[in-house]
Amino acid sequence: MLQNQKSELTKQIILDKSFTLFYENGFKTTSVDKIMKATKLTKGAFYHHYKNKKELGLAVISLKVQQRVYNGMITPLLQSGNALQILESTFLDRLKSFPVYDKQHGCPMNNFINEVGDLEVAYQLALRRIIEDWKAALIQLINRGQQENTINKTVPSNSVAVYLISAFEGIRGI
Amino acid sequence: MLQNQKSELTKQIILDKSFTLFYENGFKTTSVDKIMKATKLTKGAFYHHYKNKKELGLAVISLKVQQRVYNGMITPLLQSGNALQILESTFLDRLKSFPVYDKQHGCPMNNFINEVGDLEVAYQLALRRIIEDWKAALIQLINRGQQENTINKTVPSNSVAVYLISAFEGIRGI
DNA sequence: CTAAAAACATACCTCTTGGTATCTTTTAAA
DNA sequence: TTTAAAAGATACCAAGAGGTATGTTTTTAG
Repeated sequence: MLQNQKSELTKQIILDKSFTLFYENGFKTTSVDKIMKATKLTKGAFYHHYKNKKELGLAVISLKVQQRVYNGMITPLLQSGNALQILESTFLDRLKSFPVYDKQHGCPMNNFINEVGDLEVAYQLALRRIIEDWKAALIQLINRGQQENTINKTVPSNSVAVYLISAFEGIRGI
Repeated sequence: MLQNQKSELTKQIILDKSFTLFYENGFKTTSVDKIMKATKLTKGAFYHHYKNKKELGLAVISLKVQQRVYNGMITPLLQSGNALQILESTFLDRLKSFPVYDKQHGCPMNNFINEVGDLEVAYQLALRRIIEDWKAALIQLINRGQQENTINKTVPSNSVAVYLISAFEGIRGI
């Protein structure tokens, strides 16, 4: 197997397993040992590809968590069509789409925020960026709807965006 | 000092410090050593009063966290007066009352749910009970408002209660 | 005043943690 | 085919975790 292919593959395997274990058991309680046991590889492999656990955490956030939010909640907002309908269906479809597994474990992003968000500045920034992107997409859609007269022009798009995100995450959490 | 007074006092000191440290740094990352260092007492004192860390966690939830939710969000609902106004002011007053400290660290109950909620059944139950009490108080108030014609009779009180809790916790978290 | 029990302190044990050092194997380049 | 570098495995370490055993001090009861 090609070296860089192999390298990319194992990095991906570590990343995927990490995301799953972080999601199921939390970041702090998931040790590097546990992750590597799950990948059938060893610690040597891990520390060859990642500098430390913190770097892995950041990689999981920016490569796995971010993707999830984009796929589920941001990209769908960018469709053309009735803005209000898109807004509604995006949120409802997402909530309806969660299997039991996801309902039990809450929102990966929110879990990260609650667990490591106020511990390391680097995590804060990475997570904040995701929310900012989400918020920006929501504001853009609301503004579009207001211009096209499908959304009430008096509502403050910024506040609504923040509220929608908060409420969604709350529902996911509770 | 009287023995049972002394005993109660140190138990309270441990409880208070634990709550603060759990709130600021999380349950898992706060070790018994750290707690006892903060109380200026020793491990021997801790394990004299508490069986183990799990028992402490349960005590913090049922004696500190629960009290907080009751004082801030449940008891205010039981006042007499316009139901809708009570509902509105309870939520708004609470959100406005939080100092920076509380905004930074989120909701203690929600933090517990996210961190240890799906780990130990005992925690699940203790936390679920708080939410159930909160929900019941909300439903009761909404029902009263509907009977007194201050709240729209067509809204489903149960769903609204769940939604209010979810949204509130989401806003607290984000 | 004395003896037992409760409150608290000290020392230690085992297990897990993140991380390092070093060794072997695999791949790439000459 | 040799050699260097990358990938991965093995062994280890110091620090911190929860918890126990046993000591000392303080309070209570007789």
